[in-house]
Amino acid sequence: MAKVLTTKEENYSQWYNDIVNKADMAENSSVRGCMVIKPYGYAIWENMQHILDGMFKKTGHSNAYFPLFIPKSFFSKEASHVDGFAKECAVVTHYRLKNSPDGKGVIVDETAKLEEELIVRPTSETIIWNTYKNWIQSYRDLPLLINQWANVVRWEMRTRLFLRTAEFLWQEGHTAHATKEEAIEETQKMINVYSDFAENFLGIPVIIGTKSDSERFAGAIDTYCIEALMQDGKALQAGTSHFLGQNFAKAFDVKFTSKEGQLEYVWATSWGVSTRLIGALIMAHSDNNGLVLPPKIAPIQVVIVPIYKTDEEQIRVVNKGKELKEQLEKIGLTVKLDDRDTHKPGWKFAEYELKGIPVRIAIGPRDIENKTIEIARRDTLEKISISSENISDYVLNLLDEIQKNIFNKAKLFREKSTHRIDSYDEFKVAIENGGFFEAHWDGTAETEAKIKEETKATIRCIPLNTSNEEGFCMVTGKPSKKRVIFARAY
RNA sequence: CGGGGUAUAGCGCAGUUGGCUAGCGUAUCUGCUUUGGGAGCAGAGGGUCGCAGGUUCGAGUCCUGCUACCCCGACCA
Repeated sequence: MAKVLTTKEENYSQWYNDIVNKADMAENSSVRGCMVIKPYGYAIWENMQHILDGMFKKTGHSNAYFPLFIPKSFFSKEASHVDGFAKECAVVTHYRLKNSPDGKGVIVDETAKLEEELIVRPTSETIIWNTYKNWIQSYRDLPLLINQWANVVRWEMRTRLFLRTAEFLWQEGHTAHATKEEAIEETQKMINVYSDFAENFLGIPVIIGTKSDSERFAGAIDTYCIEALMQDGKALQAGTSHFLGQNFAKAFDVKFTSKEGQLEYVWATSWGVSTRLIGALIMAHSDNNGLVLPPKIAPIQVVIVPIYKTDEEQIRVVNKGKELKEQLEKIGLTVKLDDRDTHKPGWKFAEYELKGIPVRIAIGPRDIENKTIEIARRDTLEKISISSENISDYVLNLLDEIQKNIFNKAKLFREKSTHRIDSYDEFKVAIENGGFFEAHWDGTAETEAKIKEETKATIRCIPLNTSNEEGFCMVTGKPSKKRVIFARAY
């Protein structure tokens, strides 16, 4: 087979770029830092949206839409929030263009300056809480459980397709609650939804935890996150859920009258996942033959490739393919029959491997003679010939097995790459090979900064579901209540 | 914003001390043969050589300025 991909071993970043490109998911646009998501990549995003949206609805949330532009003054209302985003905001200053005097194109009309500049949203807390002020008066208005699917802009210095782009797509949930307990419960509920989604649909094992002070979302009291490990040993934050306390309620003066008749500030949460998950999906599972998609997220689950020589064979084989497609669609699968005569079977095999389609079925004249089909699975690249009778159940089981296998493989990799470590000297050496490191930390920002400075590793999270094993900070020797996860991160 | 690099066909690249009609691979189109792992042969189309100046009989090649992109740092979901 002709080599079209850089291998992971040769150059991991190039391998990633090659997959995005060859699987036809996205490309760089002529706008600096902004990508074009191509149909196949967008179809993956649509599947993610569909599944997540169902999960949000099931947990009582409704969708709404808030403006792309946010008045500059809104941003200064919550101090730490400004600090967090000020350095990466796109700002709209004018609202009109005019013809250039030299006749060459258009220029900004300086007379059309905005009274107040507008910020292209890097996230929507401010505009949303400004709006919630009008929506919330009484405890009867709570909880308010809203989600929006939107694009946001963060003016990044260096960008990579899906992982970090100036504009990206995401969903952001923004909820308002009467009590602190209820808001914390919501924050945790949503990080669990994300974890469920990542593990059971994307097949990516994640660690749920909270962020340290320095990694926390600008304006949050607590940031919960799910952290995943990529195949190069680097960590990737796959989703976050924030307990915002009353910070935004106070900044935007959102109060409600409680059952007891008291005027109180509202408690808030926000949570989001982005198109970055597509990057996670690629880096968690794919191999040197291309993308590997878990069946539950794959835009096409089964592809059928007819093989023939003569016109007569073509008709017979394609008809058989159509029959098979209908049969599989009847049990709810998404199936593509590639009956294009413009490409050869070998070309198609390679193509669908690059695109990560979980199951490929080939039917040729020999199969029709023998009443068989050839079935190949993408995760293991195994190919077997089976009877064409009753294949629905076989395919259904196979997809299920592939889904599980992809997850298990990723989980095994993570287990192999997770190390308990107590010596900072050993840590400095071991971090070079990547992976998660469970280590004791004294809880101070200074120690965290020192580690980051010296090793480029950061605290990915303080995991929730682990035992509170006491110990001593690997750097300072001061007491520590539990181990935290260190890694180099995307 | 610092340091380095690149800019020639859709994509990837070559182009010598300045030289005549700017080339190769791949992709595209046509035809024939092919089709169970990215087919072969024959032919065809496709270029303001990043932009603007300059030197020269002559510039893809030399000089000056600009712009864009890539890599490495600081910053980040």
